[in-house]
Amino acid sequence: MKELVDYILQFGDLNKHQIDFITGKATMIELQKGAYFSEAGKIPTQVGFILEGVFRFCYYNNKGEEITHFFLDENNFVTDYQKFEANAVASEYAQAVTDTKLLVFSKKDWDEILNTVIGWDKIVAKIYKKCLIETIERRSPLVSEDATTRYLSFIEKFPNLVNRIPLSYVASYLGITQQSLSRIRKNIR
Amino acid sequence: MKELVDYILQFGDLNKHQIDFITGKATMIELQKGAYFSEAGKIPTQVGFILEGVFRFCYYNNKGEEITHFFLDENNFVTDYQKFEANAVASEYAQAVTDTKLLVFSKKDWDEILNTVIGWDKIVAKIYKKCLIETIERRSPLVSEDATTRYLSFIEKFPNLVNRIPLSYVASYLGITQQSLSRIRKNIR
DNA sequence: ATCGCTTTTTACCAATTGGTAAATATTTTC
DNA sequence: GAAAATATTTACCAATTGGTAAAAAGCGAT
Repeated sequence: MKELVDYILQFGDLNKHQIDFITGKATMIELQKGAYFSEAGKIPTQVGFILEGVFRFCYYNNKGEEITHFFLDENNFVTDYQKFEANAVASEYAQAVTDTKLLVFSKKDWDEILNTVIGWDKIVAKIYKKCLIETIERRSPLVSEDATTRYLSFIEKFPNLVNRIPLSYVASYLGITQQSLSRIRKNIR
Repeated sequence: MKELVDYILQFGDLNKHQIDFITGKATMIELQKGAYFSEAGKIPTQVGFILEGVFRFCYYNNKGEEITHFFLDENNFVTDYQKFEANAVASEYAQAVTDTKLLVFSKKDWDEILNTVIGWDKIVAKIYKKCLIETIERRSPLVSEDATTRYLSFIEKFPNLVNRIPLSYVASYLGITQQSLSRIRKNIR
């Protein structure tokens, strides 16, 4: 629980009562590698805070290829927040890439926190904004660089991820085939 | 002014007094093609609402190449809002790609609106969030598609932009050279 | 240890994209 | 309108990346 509290308090102040109220709503769950936290076509019913493990968001392009949109690791919220907030169907899958442990909030509890804890909406908005900006900053350089540069900046940005996730996911994140990525790895060493 | 008011009211309700207060702070300015609205290394001092014309945000990568990050056209706010909000130096240039006409708010006036008009902060947050999400949705497909597909989806998403902006900007937006884009255009017709 | 399954590597060749340079078209300026 | 500046197209060849297929390596279950 400490991880969650520390994370939240980076974005705003809350008193002990408020913190207890929030953490009282959280449930610890575990998901096995490959399991989906939320799925495209379904309305996300939970927000999760990652304690252990890695998730990826992925979708399918018009050729039917599976594209990894981004990765999330420890101390991040995992959800399509826009869709969760609006009770709308998600367009992407959130899949556990490793065995994972997380704290989850149901939509009902989350709304109750929003209606109870003054300032919670602002904290959530800040967190969400930060996540969006990070996504842009991580994805944008991928457009204008060659594949080797993209891979190098990937392992720079996610040094603790590269050994935990399949090469094929990294390749689809970088927009190349896994064969190309394998070749790039070989050339680097 | 009507364009600005219509745009704002999409995101929340305001009464006539509030609207007058906000529009009273706006100044109309014109920028010539090529002029910068804000520059990397400088603290953005204004927010602008585009009435006419197109802007692009661009930066330089580590090879010194100029990369067009995204385009903005009519009825959008032009600013690095995160940096504007925080009085921090911008990391990108906001450049007029055509002659442009816009309504601008100074930082001082903008803060005054925030402190005066109840609900303005929420409207701004919504607008900003929408812009961030749009940026992600437009940029993400650029990573995993080939150059022709990227160009086709660009002209689909920005049908009214393609004839107004130089090919070289589009090329750097798509992450290819202008020669490649020229060749792609030729193959398409 | 062995089998079956998945992941990663390698190889071959085709297709795409980049680099450089020059030719053509278009726009600006006087 | 002519000259200058800028933007776009074309061409050539090199480098990168993709497609397909097969081999090798890693992993889990029995």
